[in-house]
Amino acid sequence: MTSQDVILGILMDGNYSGYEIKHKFETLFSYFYNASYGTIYPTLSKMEKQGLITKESIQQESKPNKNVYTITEAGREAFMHYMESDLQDVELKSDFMVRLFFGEWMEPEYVIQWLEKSIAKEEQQIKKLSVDYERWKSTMSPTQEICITLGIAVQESNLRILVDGLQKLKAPL
Amino acid sequence: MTSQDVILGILMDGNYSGYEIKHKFETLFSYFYNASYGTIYPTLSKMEKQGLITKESIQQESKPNKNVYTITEAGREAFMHYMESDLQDVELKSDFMVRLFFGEWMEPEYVIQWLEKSIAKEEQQIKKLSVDYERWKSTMSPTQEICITLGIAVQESNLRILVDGLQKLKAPL
DNA sequence: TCAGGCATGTAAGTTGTTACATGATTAC
DNA sequence: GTAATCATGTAACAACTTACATGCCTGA
Repeated sequence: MTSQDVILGILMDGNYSGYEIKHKFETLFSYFYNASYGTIYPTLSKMEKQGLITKESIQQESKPNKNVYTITEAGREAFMHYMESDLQDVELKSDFMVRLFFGEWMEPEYVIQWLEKSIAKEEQQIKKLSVDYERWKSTMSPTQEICITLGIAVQESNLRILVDGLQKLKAPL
Repeated sequence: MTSQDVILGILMDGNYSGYEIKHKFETLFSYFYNASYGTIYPTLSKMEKQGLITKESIQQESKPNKNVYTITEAGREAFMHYMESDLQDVELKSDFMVRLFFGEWMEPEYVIQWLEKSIAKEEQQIKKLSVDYERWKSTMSPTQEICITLGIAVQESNLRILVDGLQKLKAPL
């Protein structure tokens, strides 16, 4: 799975600009995928050259013009090819867990601070995902709804585990 | 957080070879970090040149020689510098969640298959982590134990959520 | 007037993976 | 005999991030 596969998927049910794709990454996808503009724009150019998508420049009033991309038949085929390929493992790198693992070298206040920050982050993410869910619920496919509710459930359980962990850490102090 | 930071952390409480470091990544670290030999060996060379670690060649009977690395004072400083830097966000890319999000374009059997595979993977990971935990428990620092128990708790709750999700998906069939 | 949203793009650099190359030993 | 474990390393390539560059419009 590369950014190209995800972009193809997004263009499967509508035409979007690079800016709008980035917005999707930051809201609905935030829990399981992300890519920067430095990936999105060059990838869109490459995909256009390969004939997977076509570009249309849209004039807007009181806003900059935008390039809206439409998936082609070749693009749909490439997307289906990805969807039929073998499922890849999750890629996860958690700075928090790495630091916790090496926590013995630091004062306990550091460890507590890392936990508190992770908890705050998780709470913020849950709020954001819930708001996004309410906002787009009506236009989402059943699997998209499952995806978001799964994401919220995972984050809520992560939060509970972190809060428990923090309490246990603070107990002996 | 780069592989260098994690390798420094590993060398903080003992001397290890590249092969042994990879082994740690595949067992205790498997839930929150990983790196290939193609990263580990060049990184160790680079770190030696920078004076963060020193190399010692160990002769072994009926096994190939190994290069065991020891952290230097400069290495310890670099490690502490990392530990005192700002906490970075989790990096997560889930092929499973991406596919689930786009599941509307596939036959339901595919979605069910992805869920089943993810469940199997999760179960296998929990088993592996539990075995590793039992095996190294006695030599682990308190924060290392917290780290592993947190990891197991997160994976067990993820598993429950996936199993629930699968049942709900199968229900209308 | 100034921050934030809208909008696109490039260049340099970082980081990492995969595949290749090698080879002895051990347990089944 | 054959698969797994132990052990190190490189080269080619892939993928992505960060920082830079630009500029208009809107609302507080």
